[in-house]
Amino acid sequence: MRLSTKARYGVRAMVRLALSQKDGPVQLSLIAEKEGVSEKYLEHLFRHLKANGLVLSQRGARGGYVLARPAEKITLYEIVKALEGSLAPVDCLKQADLCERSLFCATREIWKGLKKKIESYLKSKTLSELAQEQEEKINAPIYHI
Amino acid sequence: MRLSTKARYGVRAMVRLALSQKDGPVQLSLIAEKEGVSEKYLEHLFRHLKANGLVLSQRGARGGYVLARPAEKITLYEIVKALEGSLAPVDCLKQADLCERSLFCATREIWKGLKKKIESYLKSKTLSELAQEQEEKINAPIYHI
DNA sequence: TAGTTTTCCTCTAGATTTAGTAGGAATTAA
DNA sequence: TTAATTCCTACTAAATCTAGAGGAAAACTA
Ligand code: FES
Ligand code: FES
Repeated sequence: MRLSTKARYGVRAMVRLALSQKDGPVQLSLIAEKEGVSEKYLEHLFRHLKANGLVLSQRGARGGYVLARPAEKITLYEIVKALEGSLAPVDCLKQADLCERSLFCATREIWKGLKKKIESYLKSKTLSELAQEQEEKINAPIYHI
Repeated sequence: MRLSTKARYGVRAMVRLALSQKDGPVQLSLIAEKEGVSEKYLEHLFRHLKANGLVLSQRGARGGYVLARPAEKITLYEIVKALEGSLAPVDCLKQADLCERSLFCATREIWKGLKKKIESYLKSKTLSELAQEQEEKINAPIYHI
């Protein structure tokens, strides 16, 4: 039940992008430095993000990435799905023939319900909410001594 | 975000056990045959199930497994957790130092919320509910021609 | 007691997925 | 033209998953 680091880093990168894009396109090198991830790895993530219509890119000098939509219109669900592929706990949800006797399998209904819960939670969270919370954390951190 | 086959088969095996244990301990060979899983693989699963106090075992001839508690008192959460280890979407929930700057990471709160959603859903489903639904599926199947 | 059944334990191994890295081509701004 | 930056393809090392082999230990049966 674990998310890949793609999703983990990808969401963080999107938050960073939301916070940084006021002055035009953001370079991966900047995000890489701020998040402590290699630029090469970010390239992979942003390929998926772009392919799923979440970011726009500008090549060449002074290029970079910007959000394809306002952050309020981007949900966590879209980001995670773009990076993770699918949120189904079991493959037989999409492809029923992966389990023989799937028509008579009661557990399949459970996994279907679980998938719905996960999706509805992630759909309820927008990137702008997350970006705002992140900003508050930076400005008013709680120090644990 | 996928469950391992351990969890998938394990839950099915527990349902089968709940349905079959009226006449005493159930042998793995029976479950293996009914569920189309190798007996050797089931041994692994039941080791975890037993270690987590979900089943009791009886060795030797006419031995087998029974539920450690009535099926109404066993939740899906317990079964999945026994087999999967943890339901946390990211490791830094348990071990904060896996991510540097985790104190200032807004996404961590999101994953914490997601974990809660997953757990509360699985806690709301008992093995007896599932076993009953499975029985109904067998008795009144819908045939897709 | 001897024989059979069944769980229990350790070890091994192939397959798959994950998490990156390398190297360079294409594009754009200055 | 030069420098910056995304884009593309391929590759690889490591981790994890999914088992399977072989036999020890326990308990029932006769
Ligand atoms: S149909 Fe896939 S687990 Fe039952
Ligand atoms: S603290 Fe682990 S993802 Fe942010």
